[in-house]
This record gives sequence, structure tokens and C-alpha cells, in this order.
Amino acid sequence: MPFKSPDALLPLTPVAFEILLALAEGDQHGYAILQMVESRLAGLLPLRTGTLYRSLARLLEDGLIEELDGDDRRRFYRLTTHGREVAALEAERLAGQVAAARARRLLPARKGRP
Amino acid sequence: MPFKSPDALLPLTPVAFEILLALAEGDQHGYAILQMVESRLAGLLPLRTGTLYRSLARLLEDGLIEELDGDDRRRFYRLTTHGREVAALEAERLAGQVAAARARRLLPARKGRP
DNA sequence: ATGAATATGTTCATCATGAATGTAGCATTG
DNA sequence: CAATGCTACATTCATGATGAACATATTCAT
Repeated sequence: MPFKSPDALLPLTPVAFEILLALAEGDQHGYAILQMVESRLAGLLPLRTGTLYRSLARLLEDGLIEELDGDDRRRFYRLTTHGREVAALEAERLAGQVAAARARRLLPARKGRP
Repeated sequence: MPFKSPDALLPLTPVAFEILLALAEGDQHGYAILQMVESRLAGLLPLRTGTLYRSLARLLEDGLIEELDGDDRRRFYRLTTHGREVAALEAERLAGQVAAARARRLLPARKGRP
């Protein structure tokens, strides 16, 4: 069995999920991921390099991302099929939490259907 | 300054957020919270007592929950106003992640508006 | 050539979790 | 009434994840 089951990987840490979100837009190298996350979150989740590179190493180990070769200076990463599946499961989990928060009136009502 | 700013508390851990969600339904004691979380998540996020009681202690320290008195045998907790605010902010953060996941087609389209 | 931005990493302390274990009251049932 | 299991609280130890700080090297603009 090449991979841990998704159950063993969930819940993803907020940082790990943000990295996968960034890679879902296209292959990126570490520093670019850092900037994408920081810009998307406008400083709300400050991402440190220590956290980033350790998190990338874990995601590689678990087969959620893979490294591409071809560039000497930068290391490019790609979301694997497995990584996409796990990210989708995590997204569903988060959607469940958001729905629960809404049901308990912690959030304003949605603009679409209630 | 009585409380840490919400920024310093976010992101909440998945466990902490689940506890706040449970308390948003009404005051509860520890063991009841344990059962509510486990039943809501159907074993997807198995909550251990070690994690629960430590997490409760942290939430108390940070003023997100408070303890009620009156029961010898069980410790009842209530969500504070501050806790409700922080939970709401966290819910917004999660909603943002879910929206980002949708935009990247990691999740099936919503039933309401796209 | 100096500094800012890019780019990758490590180390150490701290915090959060999981697994395991402990204690004790209460309820059911056989 | 004894045994069993459920309720309810909690701690300890190992591991995992993060933050803060440090370390290094290249590229780009002025």
C-alpha cells in the first residue's frame, strides 16, 4: 500500500490545506506558495518558512504532492491525484463545520439558499 | 487587557472549534461534549479525553468558555460572548477556505448559487 | 557595489494531539 | 448484592506541528 489512507491524514492542518489550495491552481515552487498563501489570507495566517518547508516535506512523504525536476534553483511541486482527493475530503469536512456554524447562527445567513 | 485578541487565537484547532460548536447549542459538561462531537462527526474526528480536557482548559484560560457552578459531579461550560465572536471569525476563515476549494473545483458545485 | 527581494533550509522551544492509563460514582441486570 | 458497563473527570508520555530565529546563497534594481 503506497499511501496512508485519507482518514489517517485528516484533519489536515490549516497550513497544509492552504498549500494544497495553492497547488490546485498550478505547479509552484516553495517561495511562490508562501506568497500566494500570504496574499490570499492578507496576513491572517502568517506563514513562516520553517512551517512551510517542514509542511512541504510532510506532504511529499505522504504522497499528497510530488516534486518536479528541471530547475536547479527552485523546487517545483505538483498536487498528486491522491493529494487532490485528500484535499477534497478535507474541504468537505470544513464545509460541514461551516454548515454547523451556520445552523447555530454563528455566521450571517448565506446569500444563496438558506 | 482581559483577553488575547482573536488574531492571536486563530486559527483554532479543529478540536477547539468543534467544542465551541457543541457549546453553541447550549451549556454542556465535558463528557456530553465528547459525545456530541463524536456523534456529529461519526468517528471522522475521534476525540480523546486527553485532547478534550486539555482543550477545555485552554479555552477557559483564553476566556472563550466559562465554567458554571452548581453541580458537584460534572463541570458545566458555557460559551462566552468573546468565545462566540472568536468562533464566528474562525467560521468565516473556514468559509473562505471552502470557497477557495470550490473555486479550484475541489468540491462539487453548490446547490444554491454558484 | 549595496541593498532588497528571491529562495531554500535548520534549530530550539513550545504547544496540541494521541494513546494509554487511573479513579470513582452510578445504573442495570441477573 | 455482585458483576458489568457507562458516566465523568483527569494525568502522563511520546510524537507531531508551529513560531521565532538564524543561516546561506542568488538575482535584480539603483
